Amino acid sequence: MGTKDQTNTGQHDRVLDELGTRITSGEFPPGHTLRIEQLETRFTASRSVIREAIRVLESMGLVTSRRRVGVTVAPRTAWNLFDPRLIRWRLNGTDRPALLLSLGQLRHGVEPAAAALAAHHATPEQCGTLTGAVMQMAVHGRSGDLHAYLDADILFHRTLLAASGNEMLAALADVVAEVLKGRTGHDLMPAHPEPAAIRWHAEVAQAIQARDPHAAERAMRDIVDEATRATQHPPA
Amino acid sequence: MGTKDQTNTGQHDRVLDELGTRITSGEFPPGHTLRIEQLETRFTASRSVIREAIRVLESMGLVTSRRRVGVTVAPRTAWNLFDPRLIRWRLNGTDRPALLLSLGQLRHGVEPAAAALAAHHATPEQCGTLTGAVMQMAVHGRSGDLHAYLDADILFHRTLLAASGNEMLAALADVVAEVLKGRTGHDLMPAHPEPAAIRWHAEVAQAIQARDPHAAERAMRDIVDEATRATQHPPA
DNA sequence: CTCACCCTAAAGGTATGATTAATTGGCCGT
DNA sequence: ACGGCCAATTAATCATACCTTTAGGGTGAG
Repeated sequence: MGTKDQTNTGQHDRVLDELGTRITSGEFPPGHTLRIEQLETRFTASRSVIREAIRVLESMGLVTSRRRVGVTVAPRTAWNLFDPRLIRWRLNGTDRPALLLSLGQLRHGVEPAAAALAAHHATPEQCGTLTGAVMQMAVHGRSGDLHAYLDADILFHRTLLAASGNEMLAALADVVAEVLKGRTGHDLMPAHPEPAAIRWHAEVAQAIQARDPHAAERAMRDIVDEATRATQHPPA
Repeated sequence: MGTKDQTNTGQHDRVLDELGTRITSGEFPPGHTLRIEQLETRFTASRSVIREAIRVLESMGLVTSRRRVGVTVAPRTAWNLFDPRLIRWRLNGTDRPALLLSLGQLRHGVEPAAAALAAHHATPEQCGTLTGAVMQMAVHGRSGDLHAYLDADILFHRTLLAASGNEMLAALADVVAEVLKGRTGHDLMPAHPEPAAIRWHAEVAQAIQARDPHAAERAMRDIVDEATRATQHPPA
């Protein structure tokens, strides 16, 4: 004891965030080994707290813990890159551009497939949400309100992934949302969004309502490809 | 040695596996709350062990822990479905068919895209590994050694995903491997694998070596579609 | 009768002592 | 002189005692 905590609840989360950030940023490179006693003093926390954080990092594949050796930072190939916490740490770090490219290519594969499935499984409510989101995008795209545009864009993609009826695809909604947010937040968007993008969104919504999987898939592919292209070649 | 060592020396992993299985199987349904003291006696383990397991489950989104109330099982929408451990638990549970369908649809989107990227980025070593894996599949497919066939199949897909040059796609290798293992381990494979599957694998390897993204993508799509179809209509 | 405040105990969170396993280095046998 | 085996050391792992928070009921004033 002795040290007064400035944060009442969340010793564990504090240490976990700190460690995760240090590791993903490269301050603790793969192969480097840490001793838990050293971490106790570094973060002024007890072994329980450190150990629980280490256990979580281990479950993410970030580190491996071996007796008599210490906690070793694992090679990047062992990392569980789909963990939302890990994605957040990396989006705040230096390899943000590379990560956005990787996520764009992932979307290229996933979202058209989800659109095709949604053409089969979407409920009337979901169709309504999709068309509503497109209208919001059109309105705020013309007025230049990028924040409202972003919200509608996120709603559109989240609804579409949920409408696929596939829980794994639906689970990717948070990842896609992070990508969209990252694009707007780092000035990778023009002052007025590409009119073609809005048109493609409308095409997807229409195709899904018309139960046309092929058209939905193709239009969605156009959306994602344009988005990835725009991310790689910023307008500014 | 087919499956990864699950019997690692450690109380922690045992408790984690037990709890994860119970939760995913529905024995502890969402909304149900557990007390740590109760779990201590149930698993004859100490508080630290239980707590560390709980912390890992919490990081997977399976449970939330609140003071004075206990550990509450989270709704399924909060679960981090891409965690390999969670996938393994669910593949051993009752909703295995539905999960295999979801994963098949995911592969349908992801693996063809990875094949197309691999046609651009694959190194000569990776091309060699791919063709080698195909040869192993042909040999063991004819001899009926399903275990060796499985290893070669996993190696093929893992190498292809790595060759895409995209870390997110490469990270899905464990997921795909779990699907393939699950298929063989639960007698969803015929005694001799589909000859067409082996031919398509060979086509993918050839197309990648020839730097033909479109052909690679199409052949890979054939592979995944056949695999999903086969898992939905078991031969037995 | 209702509401607000406080007070208690129940349960998770934290800190530290005890245990076990694995690496290192020295010693003995060949 | 070289290689394998044993023990001493070290750091993770396990166990337990203590602290902090908060749900939920009880009490008193309005």
